[in-house]
Amino acid sequence: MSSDASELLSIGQVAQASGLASSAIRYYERCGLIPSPARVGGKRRFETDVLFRLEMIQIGQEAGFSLEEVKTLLVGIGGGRRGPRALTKLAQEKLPEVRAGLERLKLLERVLKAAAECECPDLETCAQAMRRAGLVRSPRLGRKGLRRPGRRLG
Amino acid sequence: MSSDASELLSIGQVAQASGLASSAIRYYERCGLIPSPARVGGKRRFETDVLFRLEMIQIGQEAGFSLEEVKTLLVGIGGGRRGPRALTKLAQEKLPEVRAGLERLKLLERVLKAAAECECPDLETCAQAMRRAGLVRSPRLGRKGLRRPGRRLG
DNA sequence: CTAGGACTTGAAGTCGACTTCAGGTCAAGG
DNA sequence: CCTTGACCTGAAGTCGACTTCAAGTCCTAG
Repeated sequence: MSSDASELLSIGQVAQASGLASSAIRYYERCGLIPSPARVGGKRRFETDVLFRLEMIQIGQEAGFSLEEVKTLLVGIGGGRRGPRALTKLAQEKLPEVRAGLERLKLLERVLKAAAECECPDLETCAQAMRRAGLVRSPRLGRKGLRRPGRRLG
Repeated sequence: MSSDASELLSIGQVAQASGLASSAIRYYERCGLIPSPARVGGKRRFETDVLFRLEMIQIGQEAGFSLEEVKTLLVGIGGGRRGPRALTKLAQEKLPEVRAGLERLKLLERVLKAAAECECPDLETCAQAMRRAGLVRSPRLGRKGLRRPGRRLG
């Protein structure tokens, strides 16, 4: 009565519009990244705002966040009734991480530029040049470096 | 005779210096990301330049490249005898990808900043605001979007 | 000689992010 | 009515990047 069914999207339409596979959308639902939509005759009917959410998921993911991280980012968006302040806070918490990612990529860009222009006869010379340029750290053989134990990327 | 053994590193030392687990280093060797080092009494003895290589692997990986991609980048470095020109070319080919990654992250940064300052009462309003700001694309429901089929980010 | 620690190998296990599969449901069209 | 196509569910499979395990080797110290 209140809202028109023509505003609601099938999973196929959402898949088409977002560029994701339907299986991925169902998976995101299971993981709680998008709210479980209403069913009509057993089939999902999505409100259009799910597309915005999916776009956020894709951006966050391509930027190197895990789905779990993206999820913590998204709980702020329309997740609770507590208004946009929750998102505000989370976004502020995430910004440093994003900026760290940016720094890593900028470093890689500089390294690649250096490599692209490099005239070094061998690897060791090249490494030394990059160390002099501050692009890579010098190896410290004697010290116990900060080991990140559960290092999972990928 | 020619080179001093004190210049060569055990896998433990390499692990320590690089911050990687020995198992990861062996894995990289199996995958061809680092050359298979000489063995002394069955044990690996690495030349110090492997550290530079490992650093490159870590940078590339944290920047979002798969090991396979990092590998294509690294074949240029000290891989062949053909001098640094191979690397030059590869680095130049990779730069656009890195820059695309940078753009994505910058987009995420802008989205997060917008979200952090957002006063929107609900998700749809927020989505509209971001669309107006050009931060996210408008959904095109009727068109067949460019579907990337084998989308694996991991 | 024996024990210890660092290392070796190959095989198997894990984790995230999905995809694929098998078997069933629903609504529309002929 | 029956078929077709889009959709449903739960379970299992896959892929990359490792880690963990089991069983064995090498070198040094006591």
